[in-house]
Amino acid sequence: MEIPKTYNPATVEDKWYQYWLDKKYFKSTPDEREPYTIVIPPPNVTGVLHMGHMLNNTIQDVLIRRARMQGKNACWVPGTDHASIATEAKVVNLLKEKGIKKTDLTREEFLKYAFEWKEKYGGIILEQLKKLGASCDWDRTRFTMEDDLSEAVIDVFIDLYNKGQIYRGVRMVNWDPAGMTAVSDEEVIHKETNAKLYYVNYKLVNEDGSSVKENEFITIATTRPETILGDTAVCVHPDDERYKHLKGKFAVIPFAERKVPIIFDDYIDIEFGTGALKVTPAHDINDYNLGVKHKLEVIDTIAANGTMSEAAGFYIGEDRFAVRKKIAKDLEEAGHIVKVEDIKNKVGYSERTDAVIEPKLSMQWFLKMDKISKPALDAVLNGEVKLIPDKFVNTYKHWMENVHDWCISRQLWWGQQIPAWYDAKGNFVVAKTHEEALVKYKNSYSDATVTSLKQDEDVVDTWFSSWLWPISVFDGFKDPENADIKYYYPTNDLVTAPEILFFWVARMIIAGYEYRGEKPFTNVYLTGIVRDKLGRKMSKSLGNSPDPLDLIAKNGADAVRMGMLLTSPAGNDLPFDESLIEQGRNFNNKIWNAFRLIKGFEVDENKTQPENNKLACEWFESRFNQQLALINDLYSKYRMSEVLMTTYKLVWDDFCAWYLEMIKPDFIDGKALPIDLVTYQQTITNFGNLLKLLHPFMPFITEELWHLIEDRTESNSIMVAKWPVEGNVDEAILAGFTHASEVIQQVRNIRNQKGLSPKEKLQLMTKVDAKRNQLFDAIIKKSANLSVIELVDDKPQAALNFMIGTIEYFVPLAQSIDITAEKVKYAEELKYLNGFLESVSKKLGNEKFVANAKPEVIANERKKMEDALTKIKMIEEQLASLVS
RNA sequence: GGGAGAUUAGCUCAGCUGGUUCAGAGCAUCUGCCUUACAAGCAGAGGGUCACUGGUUCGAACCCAGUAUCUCCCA
Repeated sequence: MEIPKTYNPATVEDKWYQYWLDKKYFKSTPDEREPYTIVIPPPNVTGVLHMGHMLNNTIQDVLIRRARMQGKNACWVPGTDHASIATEAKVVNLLKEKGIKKTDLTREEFLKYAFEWKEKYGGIILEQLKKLGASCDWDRTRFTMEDDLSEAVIDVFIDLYNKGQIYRGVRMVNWDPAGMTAVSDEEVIHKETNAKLYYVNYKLVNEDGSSVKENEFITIATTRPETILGDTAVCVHPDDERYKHLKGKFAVIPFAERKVPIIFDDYIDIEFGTGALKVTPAHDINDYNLGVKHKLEVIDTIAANGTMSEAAGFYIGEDRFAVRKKIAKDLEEAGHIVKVEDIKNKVGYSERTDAVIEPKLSMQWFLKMDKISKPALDAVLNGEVKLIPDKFVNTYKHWMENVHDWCISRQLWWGQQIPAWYDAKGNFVVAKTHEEALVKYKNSYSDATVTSLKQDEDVVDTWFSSWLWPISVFDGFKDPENADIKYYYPTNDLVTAPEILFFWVARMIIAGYEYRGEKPFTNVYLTGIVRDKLGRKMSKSLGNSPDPLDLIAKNGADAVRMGMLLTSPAGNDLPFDESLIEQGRNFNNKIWNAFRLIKGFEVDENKTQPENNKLACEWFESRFNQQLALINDLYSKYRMSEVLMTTYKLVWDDFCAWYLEMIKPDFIDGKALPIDLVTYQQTITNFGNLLKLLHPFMPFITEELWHLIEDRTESNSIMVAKWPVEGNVDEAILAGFTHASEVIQQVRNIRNQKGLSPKEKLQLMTKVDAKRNQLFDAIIKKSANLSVIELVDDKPQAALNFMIGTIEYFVPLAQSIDITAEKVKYAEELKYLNGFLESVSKKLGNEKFVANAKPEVIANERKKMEDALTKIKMIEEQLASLVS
């Protein structure tokens, strides 16, 4: 049967994936072997595969497949998280299309819709991972909102609350007055807008309210005059000479006639406006922080729907933007306005309603981070948990040393509802169920009249469930002593993006030490971000990301995997280009054709192995072992793209370009001669070993060829084959080959320059007394197509020459020698060598160098000098002979 | 504003504790080839003031200082 010239991935990939599933090769259960475990960074359950996932999961699959081949009990746990904000937004939009408003639903009704939606569309991404070849143990698939995992989240909340680590506090949130909900920072779009900067005079008074001086004012600048009624201080820079005399003085808020202190803080930008800032802690995050620092009063003057609140005292019930115009006019009339400037500033808009975001204070739940994060900081600093690349250790340290308390509540329904229960007065207890809450409540407040409590409306942050992931996927909370958690935990490697080093990784380490007394993983491999050619992050909204499944359909998963990993060292962004995948596809084809060649060999079992085939086999064995050692070392350093490149070159250059060419039988009368059995079998073995090295990167084609190259039993899969063992490296053979390949290249170069056909046999001569390695002469003859390698006493007349090291070679080619050109060439070489000699001599003549440099460095310089002298002598002779 | 990192060939990156014949790889480029596995290929070649300016050193892509540009994180 004719084997097609190109490899067609489409026909093989699904077949082998199903085969692996059927054979349960992905499955892991605890046994006596060493475990190797990875938990997947759970993608958003409603998400679809994007290029970042491809990169991330390919790396995980490479690691897990290699570990499996190394005989470890490899376990890759898949799953998804519930992504509360993203998913809730999607569900809300979907309901809107059906004409249903979230506010019309009860929590239970809403969650029912959400779960229906999750059942229908959720987990698509896991199916997509299968197309990529991901060898996850699918029986272990988990979801952060399934019952057991949710229970763990609630238990941890209660536990931390009881330990005094969780508290309620006020925090500034991005409030969407149109949507009547808080939104995350990611959902706020900042736009540059035209605004007015109002300069407003506030009267200055002493503490007792008496005037400082007749009509003395301080002028503040603001873009939001409607918030004046909520001002509780005026702030200036401590170094600002204009205001130094105001220490201990007060300003009076117009209309409200409230007396507020003048405070001093170097937060202030002296250059902006008048250098005096009105401070409104309720309506600006920076002002809020100033307020906390200086213990200022907080007056919330804007209601949830964006109108002025009772607390404002004026304009009550009117919209904030209408009030802005109104108050400006009123201030003007009252003589408070000094001037009005046009400026540009950035204003946040809600992604969902396009309303201007109102910073708003609200009650939130927090986790104290100072103490609980300490072991996680130490673990990374002392190397117990390694970050790869280690440049992230600094960033991690900086963050962990300046860690803020974690706001864990979200004003959403999709997620684990906070287990806090309130009475009508706002007293609360934290408990798992309503019954428990009532018991606790009665103990705490001894109020027997209360018979029902209301549970907190909010849910916890999604990260508050995913930080437990490495423990909860093994049911380490439900059953802390179960066989899985004891066997698989701590896991080995975590592969994720640097963007979530703090959101997720640091917190998992924290949870690991808090709940298992142990790290959750040993190595954290931080991938880069996949960008487009213009350097932009690939995203759905930009539409600049190719659909990974299209890429797979077009080029095959192996080619895509290889393309992703080719130029992607840890921590470096990956500027993605489809040509990378093309390279992967070409490589697949190269391997496929190597297989075609080998498969086409006719074997003669009676033929004895020729010497040069034996040598070729010996050389390849050494070369393979040498590169295998390098590959293993690169793996240990997580230098994945270098592993791939090393393997790529081993296959393409060493195996295909050199080894196969060495052993490829000659053609006589249009027919290929048969190959001897020993070489054939060794070639099959070599090919199989290369397939093994390739398998983690290219699982499909390697499995296909594993079965095509040899007859194998049905259960003999490369997926579970043993990773090759490092063997002997014969340095002499490697050196002999290096020399030979250089000779061959030079001869080919001469052919190219002189326009000689590769079919035309040439003679090669070298001096009889040259101390050259002759081991590969037969191979040189074959690969350079020589009639003879002749040893001569003197250099031949009219020959082209070249040097490998200090050994001279000649190719007699009287008719095509251009004497003038040769002379120029030699003169140039001589010039360089003399210069080189001079610099080496100077070095060796330098007493300080001889005194300070290491002996081997000096010896090497001496060798360089000697070699240069030898070469100069040879070239001079050559030049002399040209004259004649 | 604070912090971290980067800058080496057209592109993407290696270059370990400063010292191996004037810095390596892959891709791209150029030249010649449809040579009986592969034109998704073969053979060969060209291409770099290691961002800039100083300093340390016998010796600097590598160490130090400054400058410029870029990226990321936090506020």
